[in-house]
Amino acid sequence: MQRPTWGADVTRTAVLALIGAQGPVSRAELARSLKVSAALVTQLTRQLIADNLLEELDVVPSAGGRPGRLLGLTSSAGNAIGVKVVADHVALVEVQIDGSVVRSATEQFDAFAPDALDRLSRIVGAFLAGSTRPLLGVGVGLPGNVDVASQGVVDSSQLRWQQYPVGQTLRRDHGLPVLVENNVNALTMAERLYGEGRHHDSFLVVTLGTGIGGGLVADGAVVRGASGAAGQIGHVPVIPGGPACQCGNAGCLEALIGEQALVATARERGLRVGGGIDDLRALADEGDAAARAVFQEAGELLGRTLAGVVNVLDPEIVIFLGEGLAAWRHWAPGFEPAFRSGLLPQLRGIGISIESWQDDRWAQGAASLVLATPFDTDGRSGEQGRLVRQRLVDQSLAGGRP
Amino acid sequence: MQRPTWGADVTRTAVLALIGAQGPVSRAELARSLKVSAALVTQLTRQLIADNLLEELDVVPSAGGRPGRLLGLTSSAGNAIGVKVVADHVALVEVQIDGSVVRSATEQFDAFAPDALDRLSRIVGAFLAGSTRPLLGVGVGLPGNVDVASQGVVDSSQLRWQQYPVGQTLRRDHGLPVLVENNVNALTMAERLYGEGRHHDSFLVVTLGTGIGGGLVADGAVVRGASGAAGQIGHVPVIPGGPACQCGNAGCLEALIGEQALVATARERGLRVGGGIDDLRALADEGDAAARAVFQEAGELLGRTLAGVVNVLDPEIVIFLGEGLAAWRHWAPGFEPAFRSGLLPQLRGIGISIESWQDDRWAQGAASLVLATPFDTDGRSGEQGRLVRQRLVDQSLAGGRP
DNA sequence: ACCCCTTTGTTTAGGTCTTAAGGAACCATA
DNA sequence: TATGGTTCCTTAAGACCTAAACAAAGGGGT
Repeated sequence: MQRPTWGADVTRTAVLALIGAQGPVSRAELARSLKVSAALVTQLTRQLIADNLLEELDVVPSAGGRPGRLLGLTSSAGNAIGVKVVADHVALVEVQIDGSVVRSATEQFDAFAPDALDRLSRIVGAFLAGSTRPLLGVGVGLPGNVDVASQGVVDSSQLRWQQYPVGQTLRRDHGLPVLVENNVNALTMAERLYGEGRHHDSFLVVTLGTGIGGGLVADGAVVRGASGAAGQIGHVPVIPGGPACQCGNAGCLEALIGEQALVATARERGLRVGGGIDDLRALADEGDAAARAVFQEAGELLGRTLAGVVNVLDPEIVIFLGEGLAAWRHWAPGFEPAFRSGLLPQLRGIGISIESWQDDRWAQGAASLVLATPFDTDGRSGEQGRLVRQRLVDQSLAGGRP
Repeated sequence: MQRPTWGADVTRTAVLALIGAQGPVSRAELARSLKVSAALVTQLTRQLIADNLLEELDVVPSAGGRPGRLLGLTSSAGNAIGVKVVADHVALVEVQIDGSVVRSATEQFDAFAPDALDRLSRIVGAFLAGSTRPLLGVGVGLPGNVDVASQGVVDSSQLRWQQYPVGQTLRRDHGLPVLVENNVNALTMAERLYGEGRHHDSFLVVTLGTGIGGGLVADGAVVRGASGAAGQIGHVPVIPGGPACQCGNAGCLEALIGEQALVATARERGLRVGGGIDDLRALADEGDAAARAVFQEAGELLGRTLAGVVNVLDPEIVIFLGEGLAAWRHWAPGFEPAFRSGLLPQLRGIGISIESWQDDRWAQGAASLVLATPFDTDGRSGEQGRLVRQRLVDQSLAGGRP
């Protein structure tokens, strides 16, 4: 029952992530930022220093009391690969142990092809070959349901995959630990480790892209739900008997304000949006009132629905992510009033964070599966976690002192 | 970060609760039921036996292997008082350490009176005087926001209380530990400990009564949310610009299918429901089609809204509780299809549990605040928890061997 | 009788985290 | 100079939990 959620042992990874993101930091600062006792930081950093992942650096000028000793990353231990799979392409990144991206690529892909899995494996293999550093493992994020991250058997209606042994195949072909997860869960994990979510113990992640996704963090841990499907904000029923949704139901939020729905609405209203959502955004950018109205109405719907979710979950903050944010300024006029007015009065002050979006973010999320794993000592990520750990130790011993 | 949620240490209490509810049980059975390692059960039961709360009984006939030793409650250690406060009355119960109710009472009350708090205290005092057993403490459940259970400062629009020092007052007057919580959270805790929720690690509690309430349990712990307000299912916005709700917003679920709303709707349709919801239910029971339609439509709305919540949270099961369940068979025809059809296909098999309702259930929930507390050794319930613990130890030492 | 199997329960070692208490290093001011 | 206040960090003790190994107590088949 102790921290039974998916989410590995966030704390040690969070130490590395914080140092990676903010540069060298003192132990005291670490304890404050991570909302963890100073004693624990002492213990963890001792281990990390012993493992050659951290090193003591300068002393900080002192601010009234004893000066702190800065801790910095050695960051020579190994990188991780993140893979994002969607229907028509694959994005890959190589990240350092602190979560920063050092290399990325995008490859065409056809998920519907009969040999999709083999092709995916080849694409991953080619990317792996380009790495100059020792690798800890591969994280894969994709739209769909994953049994358990450590196994990696995938069901995805979006990719038309049924019981695809993604994890097994990649492991076999490349001899690296492989962790597979739903893409939004992976992204939520990354957000918790490296993003705005670092500063909050419970938050809601909303992704605006082709679809509408959501991730939940409560008490510091990613909530997977009973069947690993928590967070499906896009499939909250909004309009009874509304347009059909991919999921098989009708009137889901996603069926109303997903990319396709927006474009369809625009087309109905006589707008020229042959090129899809980008055209619609371009029109709105140019000041086209009808285009703006499409976004604004979508914003209202999103705001009202999200208000309900927030009323139920009472998170500290809501974080928006995704490609769709490029048009956020057109959503906002509809979203803000609808959202605030739907919130319970005492929640009305809740913060929202629109994170700037880089396209490799999804893949970075996948990589964080690997980066979170080495420290999951309870084996919640199973055999694959043990392997990642093994590789990490090997390499920090080998690469540390010559 | 270790089990940071509200919710005390469920495990030890759960041991007592299970034994209380199911009678004597072997250690191995405990471990299985509570999904906890056998080693832990050994440790916990050793402590509980040492504390004179449990005792070893007979041996079970054996089923192929070594026979188990049954553990039973001594249940002489002390009782707890649960108090449920609503606008016009107060319900009180005395429960044993296993959660079973031994005594109950209901008193008239006027929460709007200027001296409401003193009167509440007198009511509690009179009930306390009727107890023949040593008491561990008092738990209070009420509709509204509570800062922290251990402090007990209450804001409640429903009771028109602002910053009422409920905990402090009762403590001062009666010299007992007092824990105060939102009523639905308290009920959810009781459900987790003594109800259907024992068997599930994540579930949703929905209360149907004057209002519509909700409680969340994820990974075994009650989710309070960032500001202690999680679970407000009743205030999910459903119809934009709909009828005004107590909370200040418009079109909330509760404003549409709360008791008052149902009665109002019935009245609009010419039904004679002067006596309120009971009349409406009586009509429906008699077969009045219009009355049934009111319930059925409400069921549809509830079903659709709840489907959204379930899609987002992915709980194992949904548990319904509350006075309103008396009319459930009239809700069900509307609820079931709307609920199932709003669920994501893979969640469609989710279980729902309609728990039979006893009116002292709310108060029992409040009492479970106290019963959960003695084992909250990390002091999450603060000073009051320490006091309850103290009393428990004192009495098990004093009352144990004569 | 004997041996193997199953189930129950305990021990041990270990990991994660916390509070409490105190030592270490620096500042300011009397 | 020394005295106290800060801030940083560590030590020590202990709660909660688990996996693994083992001990204990019964079957049943040969």
